[in-house]
Formats: sequence, structure tokens, C-alpha cells
Amino acid sequence: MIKCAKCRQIDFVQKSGIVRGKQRYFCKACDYHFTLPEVVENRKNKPRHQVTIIDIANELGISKSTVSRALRGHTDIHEGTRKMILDLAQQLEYQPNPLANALLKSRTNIVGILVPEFRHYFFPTVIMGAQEILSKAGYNVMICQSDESYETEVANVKALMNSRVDGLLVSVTTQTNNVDHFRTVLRKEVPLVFFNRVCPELDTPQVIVDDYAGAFQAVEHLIQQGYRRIAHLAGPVSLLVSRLRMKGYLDALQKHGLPVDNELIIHYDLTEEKARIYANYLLSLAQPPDAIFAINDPTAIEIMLVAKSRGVKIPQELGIVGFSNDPISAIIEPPLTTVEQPVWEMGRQAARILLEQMENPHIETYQLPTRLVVRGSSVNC
Amino acid sequence: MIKCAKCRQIDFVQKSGIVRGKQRYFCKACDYHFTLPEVVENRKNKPRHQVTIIDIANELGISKSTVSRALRGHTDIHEGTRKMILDLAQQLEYQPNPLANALLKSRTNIVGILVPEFRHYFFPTVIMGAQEILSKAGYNVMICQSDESYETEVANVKALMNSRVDGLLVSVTTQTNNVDHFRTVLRKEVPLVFFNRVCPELDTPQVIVDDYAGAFQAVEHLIQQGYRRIAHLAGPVSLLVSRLRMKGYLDALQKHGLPVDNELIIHYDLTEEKARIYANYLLSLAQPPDAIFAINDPTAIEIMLVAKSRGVKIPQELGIVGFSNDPISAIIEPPLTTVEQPVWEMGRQAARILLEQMENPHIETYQLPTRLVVRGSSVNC
DNA sequence: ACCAGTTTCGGGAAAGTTCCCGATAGTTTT
DNA sequence: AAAACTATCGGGAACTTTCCCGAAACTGGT
Repeated sequence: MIKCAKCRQIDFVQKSGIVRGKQRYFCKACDYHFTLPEVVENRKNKPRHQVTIIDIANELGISKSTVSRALRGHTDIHEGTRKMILDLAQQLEYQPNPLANALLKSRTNIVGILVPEFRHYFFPTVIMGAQEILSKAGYNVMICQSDESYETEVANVKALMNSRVDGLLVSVTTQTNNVDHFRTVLRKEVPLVFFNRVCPELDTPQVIVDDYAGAFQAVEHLIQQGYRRIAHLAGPVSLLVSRLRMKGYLDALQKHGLPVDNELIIHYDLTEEKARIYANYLLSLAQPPDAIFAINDPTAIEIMLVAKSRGVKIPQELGIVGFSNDPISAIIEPPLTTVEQPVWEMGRQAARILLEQMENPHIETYQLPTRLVVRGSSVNC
Repeated sequence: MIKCAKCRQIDFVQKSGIVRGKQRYFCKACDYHFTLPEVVENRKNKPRHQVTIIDIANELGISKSTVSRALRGHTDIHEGTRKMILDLAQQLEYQPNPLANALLKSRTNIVGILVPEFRHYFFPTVIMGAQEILSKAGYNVMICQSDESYETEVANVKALMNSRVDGLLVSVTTQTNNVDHFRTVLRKEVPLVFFNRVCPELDTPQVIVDDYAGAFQAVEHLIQQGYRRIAHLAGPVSLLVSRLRMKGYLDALQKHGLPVDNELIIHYDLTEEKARIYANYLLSLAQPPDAIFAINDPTAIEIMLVAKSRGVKIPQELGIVGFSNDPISAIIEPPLTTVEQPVWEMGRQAARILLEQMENPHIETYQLPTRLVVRGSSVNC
């Protein structure tokens, strides 16, 4: 009753177990195991078939190699054939599959950008600058935020590496003390450029601003305005920006012969709650400061809000200077004196260096200038 | 002098032209063309070879199928073999190549997010909400901004589709009147969910807030505060949100028997410059408004700045209400009355619906509630 | 007609996975 | 002991593209 799939005979076929729910048969004559082929039903589970070069080749009765050559602008092809292929490709709306190309070349044309957050002005703007350059160069961008968590940062780096990004633009978290995950990136020779929050212990290109000069100017400005007891609400020591701005603060004090009071120097983790807590703490001191230099504008603004809620008059009783010149600084009352940094340009430069890195690996540190923008929050008239 | 590459004989070999700069030969005896193989030099242009399942298979002397089964947690495998494979995979730090998988399955595990901008509070926050859900589900995110330009939006959609994203989360530009590019997306059966700025002419899932109710409440609040000549600086008519908030504005006026003055209704393109221009225009009218309902918070804030610069007192001479409750609204002086919308949640819901869409396509419109937050900019006491 | 040289095209490997299905060996049932 | 069944593994296609290299079909020149 059952024909052998090989010799087409019936007599020697016998049952031989079940495989994956299907009856199996064995033909003694030709020593051959087989199962009955299922009737293939409506094969509609192939939803969207993108047009491939093979489709074009079949349509024109030529080989896929020729189609590929035409599309890639090779020379080894007849002008008429090329035109024919190009026309059909356009007509069929052919889109080359980047996945196949990526698999073959091990290049995805995607760069990863990893930032601590993008709720405030700074990081979104850097990203926009980077995107401007990268998309011009034909790269897509995959953005991750570490949320100021070391574990998330490690996980994100892993995820981006697993996605086989061609390069990485990174600003580390406040908690990043161990940088082994970035060493892994370097070991796999994936270009890596840090910006703003950099890793000086790694030999990688970096884009930063002149944090020291900016901080120095800011604090000197406060001194020139007559403030004498100047506090500094600083970032965590782990970040180089914190240390550089701190040094600018200290040197400015020293230059003008002002004492350094450790009570007035606070390192914190850049969260809003802590900013409020330390602002309150500073203003509650027996000898409160008459001015505060904040590590960045969001911090400065938290201080302003706390000062306002305590009835402390700005700038008369408290001068405040921030860093970064977020747009909100010009809007708040009184407007915030701050150190302007070319944020958009930082993104552009980071992207540029990353692209260069892909061509020709080299270490480059790019430093952008800062400029003090004096507004109402520090003019003690 | 030249041996045939096939029969190893010398006598019948003759020159036969040149191919790509290399001398070609022909053996009459075996009717065979050939060129001399080049001496292969140091093949060091294979930079980083990732560990593959084939490496594991070769190492253990088994087939790649078996390795794949072990790694994918299949049942058809011996427990000992699986353990052996898993151990070696861990030791070699094996990472499956997502490109190969994507090529095979036509799934990239990437979703694209397309927004008009992310300089303000709203869109970055939505994106964060969406990312929270999507990354939990194992998806990476590719973010593009159309920069309020229709052409850029079309180009971005094309780029994301070309990158073979598995789904799309979109908020359209102010200039988007033609939606053919989204029809292309739907035609290729790529899940597409709109949020905030939606396309009602397309049959797609959408996530919106109750714009009508929010606007109605806002305007009614102004009326209850005693304002009688209420202007509306609205968004472009092309956006549904504009139309809905407009309707809320109109209905609130009507309910309280206030006349509609077309002079006080301005549609604009949501750029900062135009906001300033129209704010100035409104305040320069012979009969200026005594309150303005703004389409969103950035607009409201521009109006506040213009009013301040003209010496118009808020809220005494001009009441202002915004929409969205950006953090800056609580900070500005006076604090801005605004309609709060669950922005983060909007991102979460959009992502959730997109994920559902991938499983089981269906049309769903999700509407989130709004809530009026009354602050100083509208309390005419 | 014969050969050298050029132009144009096709075949097939490679990239790394998953999955279908056949194959084998071993185990249990009749 | 044959028949029926299970557990485990290997082979190879498929996904799409690029690229190497050989093959065929030309062109001229002798």
C-alpha cells in the first residue's frame, strides 16, 4: 500500500517507528528510511518579500552577479545591460538589504551613543550635533541612556557591542569607576570616543571643553563682584570635569587671596534631590556662603529654587553661577550667570573624530573653548 | 615552460590573452583555460574574527546544528552534550551574531522612533518611556528627528525602513500634509504607531491625550478667573492636536457666552521666532487680549518673555495658560498654569501598543487623561 | 584561419544562523 | 526477534549580498 520513495516498490515497505509525530517507513529492498511528504498547503506565511537582486536577475534572465555589478557601479558591465537593470530596479523599488551586506562585511553602519540621561538640555543637544555629522556620512545612530547607573552602562555597552555597532560615542555615569567594559570595546577594536565625561585612564580620543578656564573665570567673576565666601557645589570626584572645574575654583580663590573653606566644598551625585539637600545645607550654615559656583546649570537652578523658597535674595544675598548655558538659564528669574560651552559643536566634533577613528585609529583630544555669560544672578550692584 | 593546471603537461600550453592584467594560458590537450595562481602573502586583513557556532562545533567535533540546538535551548539534545557546549560557549565568550539572525528571520529587533525634535522636555521624555518598555522586550531603538521638515521626515522614514526596523513610533511634523510615506510603511506591513501628533487619515493605532478636555478646562479656568478677552496661540491646522485644543477653546468660550474674535486666534508653526512675533502682535492690538491660551508650554513661555519685555504684568494684565506641564513651567516667574499630560506614560503606552501590533495587528486608539495645574500665571486675584 | 587581447557575463563561495528532515543507535513492545 | 518507538545528531537549504575568477563572446591583426 505504501510505495518506497526510492524504488517505487510496494512489497518491501514496512513501518519503522515514528519521527516527530509522523509515521516512518523502511524499504527492505533498497535499505531506505522515509516518511510520507506532507501535502503543502497554502504557503501564505511568507508575508513581505522584499525585492532582491535575484528577483531582478530572474526577471531579466541574467545572473545576480551582473545585477550586483550594475547596482554597485562596477566597470565590468555593458552599458545597455546596466541601464536595463537600473531601470528595472527603480521600477520594482529595489532596496538593497543592509543586513546581508552587514553580515558579509561585518559593518552595520550604525554607531552607538551612550549618555547618562537626556532629560536636560545638554545631552540631547550633543546628540543632535553628532547626528548631523553621522547621518551625513551615512550612519544611523542607536541611542542608549545609562540613567547614571554603572550596571546599566555596562549592560548598554554590551547590548550595543552585540548589535555590532561600528563605533561608540560615550559620556560615562557619575558612578563609573571601573572601566573594564570599555577595555573590552577597545580590545575588539571598535572605535570609541568619549565626550564631556571622559575616561582619562583610557587611551582614547576625547572631546571636552576648557573646564578649568571656564570655572576659573566664573569664580573670578564672583570675586570681582564682591563676593567673598564662595561655595562650590561640585560633581563627583570620579568625573574629570568635576576635578577640573574644582581646580579652576580653587585657583581663582588662591589668586585673589581668598581662603579655601572645606565646609563650602561639596561633591554630590548630580541628582535633583541631593542638589536641594546640599543647597539647603549650605544656606543653613552658621556662616553661609555669599555665593555659590555650581557644577552645571541644573544644579545652579536647584540652588536658586531653594534660595528663593528660603527667602534668600539673589544676587544681593547670594550670587550664583552655573555652567553650560542651558536655555532655561536665560529665562529664569533672575537670569543665571553661567559658563557657555559649545554643546552642539561638541557633538559634531565627537562624531568627526569617531569617523576619522574608523579610517585611521589615532588618539586625539579636542578641546572646545568656554565663555562666561554674565547675567543677573551674580551682579551684586 | 608552463604546466597545464589540469593535466600537468607542458607541451600543449599556449598563451591565451590577458585577464585583469594577468597572463592567461590555454591547454590544447585538455581544452582548459587557466591563469597562474598568485602567491598568497600574509593574510592579515581579517582583523577581528568573532567566535561563531562553527568554531564551537569544530572544537568539540560536533555539528553546528547541535551547537545551535544547545544554545537555543532545544529539546532534541543530550544533557551532557548541551552542558559541554554551554560551558565552551561561555569560556570562549561566544556572542550570537544578530546580523545573521536578522538576515534569516527578516527581523532586526530594532524599532525606529521618529520625532520632530528633542530639544524640549516633551519628546525626550516620551522616548524614555518608550525605551523603558522596548528594551525590556529585547528591542533596541533607533531615534531620528525630522526637525519639523517634511522632506527630512520622508527621508528618515525611508532610512529607517531601509534599516529594516521591526516597527515604527512616529510623531509627525507641522508640515506633514501628505502621508504617502506612511502608506508605504503600512503596505510593507511594518507596525506603525503614532503618538501625540497623529495621522487620523490613516488606519493606525494612536496614543493621544484628551486634548479637547484639557483645552476646555484651561480656557474655562481663565474665564472663571475673570478674564474675558482670551486669545489662542494655536498650532498649525494640519495637526489634529491643534484642532482638538482649538475646539476645546471655542467650546469653553461658547459655554460661557463669550464671543469668538478671529483676531485673537492665530495658527502658527511652533517655531520660537514666530511665537515671539505673534505674541508681540497680539499685545499690540488696539484691543489686546487679557489672557492667552497657548498650544503648549514652550509657546506659553515665549509669550511670557515677550509680555515681560513689554512691561505687561502677569497675571494682572495678562493671564497665560500652557499645555504639557514641562518642568520649566514650575520654575519660571510667575509659575505657569498648564495642562498636565502623562508624557512618560505616553511613551510606555505607545511602545506597548507597538509590541502588541507585532503579535497581532489591530487598530487601537489609546487616550490618556489630562489635568489642569493652576499656578501663578493665571490667578487674577 | 589563427592568435592575442578585450569586454561582458555567470558560477559559486563566503558571511553566521536557524530549521527542516533524514539518519543512526539504542530501547521497549509484541 | 521482529517491529515500533525514542533520543540524539548531522547535512544542507535558506536568508541576501559582494567578490573572485573562470568562461564565453567579441575585436582586430596577421
